[in-house]
Amino acid sequence: MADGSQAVVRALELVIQVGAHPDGVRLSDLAAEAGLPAPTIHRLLRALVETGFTQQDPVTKLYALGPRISALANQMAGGERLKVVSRPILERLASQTNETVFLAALDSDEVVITDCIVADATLRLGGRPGVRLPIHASSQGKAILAFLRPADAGRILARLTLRKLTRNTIDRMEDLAVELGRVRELGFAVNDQEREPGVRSVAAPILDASGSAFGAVCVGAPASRWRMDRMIERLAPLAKAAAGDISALAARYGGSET
Amino acid sequence: MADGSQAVVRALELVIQVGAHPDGVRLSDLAAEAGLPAPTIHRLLRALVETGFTQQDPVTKLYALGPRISALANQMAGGERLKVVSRPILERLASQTNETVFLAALDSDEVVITDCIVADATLRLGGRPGVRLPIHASSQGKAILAFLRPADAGRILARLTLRKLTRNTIDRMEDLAVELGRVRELGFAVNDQEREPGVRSVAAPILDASGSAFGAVCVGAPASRWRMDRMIERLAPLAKAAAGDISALAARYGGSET
DNA sequence: GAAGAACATTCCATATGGTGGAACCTAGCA
DNA sequence: TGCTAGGTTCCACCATATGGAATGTTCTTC
Repeated sequence: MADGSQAVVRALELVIQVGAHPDGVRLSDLAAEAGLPAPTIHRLLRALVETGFTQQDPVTKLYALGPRISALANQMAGGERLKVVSRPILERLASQTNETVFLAALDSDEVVITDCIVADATLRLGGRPGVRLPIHASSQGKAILAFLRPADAGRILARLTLRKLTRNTIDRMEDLAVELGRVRELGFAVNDQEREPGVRSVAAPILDASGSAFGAVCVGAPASRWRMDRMIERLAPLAKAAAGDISALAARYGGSET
Repeated sequence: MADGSQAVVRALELVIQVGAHPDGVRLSDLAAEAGLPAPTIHRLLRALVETGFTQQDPVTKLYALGPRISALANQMAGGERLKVVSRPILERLASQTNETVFLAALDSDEVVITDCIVADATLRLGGRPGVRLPIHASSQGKAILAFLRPADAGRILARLTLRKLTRNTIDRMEDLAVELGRVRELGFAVNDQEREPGVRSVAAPILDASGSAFGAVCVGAPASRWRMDRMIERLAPLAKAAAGDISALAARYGGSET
C-alpha cells in the first residue's frame, strides 16, 4: 500500500468489526467477514488485546471491545464527550417515546445535529449527525436561542434572515421574539410544521453551569401521529427531563462555541 | 518485531497518547513524546484520522480523539457499557462528596471494583478497578446481596464464610440476615469499619428492570472525617441518587452474572 | 474413552510494505 | 521580506507483515 499503513488500517477496522458484535465474536468469524486469513487476524487481535482495545472472554473465548475503549471515551472533551454522556439518556428517551430523538448544538447561526436515534416505526423522522437546520425554524434552534446569554442571542438575531420555509414558519423578528419569550417560560420549544410540512417536534435546552444553553434535546415525529397539543402534553416533559439529566451531568463539558 | 505487529501497536499507543491530551495535541509533540520521527507519526495519524479514531481540528490543526471512539463506546455491552454510562454520574458524585467513589459488581462470592474515582484529599481511600472485596464486610456487597433475587442470594449465603476482619465485622449469619433486612428498608448499606479499621462507606444498589441488583455505587472515606451517622445523613442520599440515576439509564445493560 | 471436526495457534520463507533521513512546502512572526 | 518552526512528501532498502501449511486444542458425537 502506497500509504504505508495497511497493517494499521486493518487493525483499526478489526476493532470496528468487533464493535459490531456486542455479544462477542469468534476469531474465525472475524476472519471470514474481513476476508483475511486466520493467522493475520490472530496476530492483529493479539496486538489489540495487548493494548486493551479488545478483550477475550476466558470462558467463551469470544472477542469483544476492551476496557481501553471506555477509558478513551472518558477522556474525550467537548462535543464528543457530550455525545458519550448523552447517549444513554437519548436511548432512554427514544425508548420512552418510540420516536426519533436528536441531540443538537449551535454552530454559528445554524443548528447541527450531533447525535440521533432514529425510530423504528415505518413512518418516522430520519436524520444523522452533521445535518444542519435553520435556527429560527427548528425546535432545537429556538430552545437554544431562548436560553443563550442575551449578548450572544442578540448577535445571532442581528444576523439572522428569517427565511419562510412553510406557511407556518416564523418570518418576522417581532414574532420570533415573542416565541422565544414563550420558550423561556415553558422551558421547551416547539416546531409546528415550521421547517417542513408534516413534521413536528419539541426540544428542550441543555444548560451549562451558568444557565446558558449549549445544546438541545429534541423529539421529532410525523404530524400525522401527533397533534401539537398532545406532543406538548406527552413528549415535551420527557424531552425536558432528558435535557435536565444531561445538563446535570454535562454542565462541565459545555460552553458556547458560537 | 517477532510479533508481527509493531506498526499496529505503535498506532494503538498513539491513540492512547492522543487521549491523554483532551485539549488537543500537535504532531510534533506526539513525535517527541513517542520518540519516533515525525513522518512515522504523520503516517500513523493519517490512518487514525481516516478510520475516525482521531481527528484534526481544521482551525487549530491539533489532533484529538475522533468520533469512532464514542461510537465504539456506545456499542459496548455488559459491564464495560455500564462503566461508560456510569462514569459521568460517578464523576458528579465524586464532585458532590469530595470523597472516593466506586462502582462495583458481584463476581461469584465477592465484590469487584469496576470503576473508581479517587478523592483529591491527602487522606483518602485509594482503590482501582479489579480490587476484590468480601461481600459480607463491604457496603457494596451488602447492598447487592440485599437486593438480589432470593434464590440467588440464598445460594451465595449458603456458601459464605463470614470471616472476621475487624472487631466490627458481622460474623454470624443471623446478624447478617438482620442487616440485609435493614439495607432493604433503607435502600442503602453501610460499612462501619467492618473490613478495615478507619474506613467507613455507604453504598446503594444498581437495579435492573426487575428490581434485582447487578451492581452498586459506593462512597468511601476515612472514619476520622465521617462519623457513621453523618455519613448516613449526608452521603447516603447522594449515593442512592447516583445509583438510581444509573439504574434508570442502565437497566438494560445489567443482569446478574453469578 | 476414542475419533473426528472445527477452531485456534505457531512456524517460517519471502516479498512487500513500513521506515526514517532528507528534501521540500506552508504558515506565522518579526 | 526573511527566517524559523512545524508539517508533508519522497524513496531506497531492509525489517517486518504476510499467509499457507503444520501443529495444537477443544468440543461434539458415538
